[in-house]
Amino acid sequence: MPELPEVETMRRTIAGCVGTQVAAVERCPCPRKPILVSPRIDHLRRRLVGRTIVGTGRAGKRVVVQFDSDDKLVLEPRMTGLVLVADPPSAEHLRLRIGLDSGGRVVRDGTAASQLLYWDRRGLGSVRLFRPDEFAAAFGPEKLGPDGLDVTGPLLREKLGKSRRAIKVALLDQRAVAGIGNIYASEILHVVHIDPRKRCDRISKTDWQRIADATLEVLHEAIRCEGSTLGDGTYRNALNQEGTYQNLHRVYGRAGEVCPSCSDGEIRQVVQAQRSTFFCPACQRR
DNA sequence: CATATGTCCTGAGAGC
DNA sequence: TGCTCTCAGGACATAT
Repeated sequence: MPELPEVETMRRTIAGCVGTQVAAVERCPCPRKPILVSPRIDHLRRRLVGRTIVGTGRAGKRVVVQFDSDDKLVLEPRMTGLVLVADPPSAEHLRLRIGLDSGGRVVRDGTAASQLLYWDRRGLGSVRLFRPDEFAAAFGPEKLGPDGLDVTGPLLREKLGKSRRAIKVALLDQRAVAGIGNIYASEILHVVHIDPRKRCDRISKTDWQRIADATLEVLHEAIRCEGSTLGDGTYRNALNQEGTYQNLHRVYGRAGEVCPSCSDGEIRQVVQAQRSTFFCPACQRR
């Protein structure tokens, strides 16, 4: 479940790859159904080998690696994918390896960036290379809303103010805001004491502002903690280390516990749009 | 048009 | 113990 904070953490951890050159690109022998890699591996290799990484970025919940050819490699972890520079959690689910030539330079933590790996247990993710026009078409403002770290009250109100959907469901809409996923949607709404089932078109102007403020606050704090590693331990940063924001979760995964805010209610778990939502019925109001 | 639902995939954990 | 079943929620396709 890498969401914005987890993907941003991955991005920051691979920043040391900037300046390195691609020496090899190989699909890893994985006995399972192969993940989506495009273009096909020989074409991908032809377009990447010898190219220099000139930057890293993020498109919502995707890691973007920029090359001197102006091509962009988009790594999309979806549920269980990881972008790594260190050894992966298991060899079994390694999907793609990009060998890097760092020219003897030393990067973050004294680790030479010698490889960029894509690992994915469930294999719902993908690795795709885009030319600039293709990238713009796939991830432009038509497809992806403003980034979660750039959200403002007026922007949220403009995008969602007339929607009849429940606010928690709407916050997961990547065309409205890019990067918020199931964990942080519940967390954000608990901060502002708004019921996740409240309809967007019944949310006041000042509450949109409060939601925007809470979004920034929660996302920045989660990035500071390098994301949330849940009980299954799947999410790791690019050095294969756990995040710590799960320890600060107010409601997510805490059904039955006392509300950390009002100490008056018990955290409830409900299902909205086929996904679990966690909230405090006592202090989050419709 | 807006919104809702089904689909992909694997492994952990529940329940018998 | 060992099996079967359900669930986890990313994005997108299809349905309403």
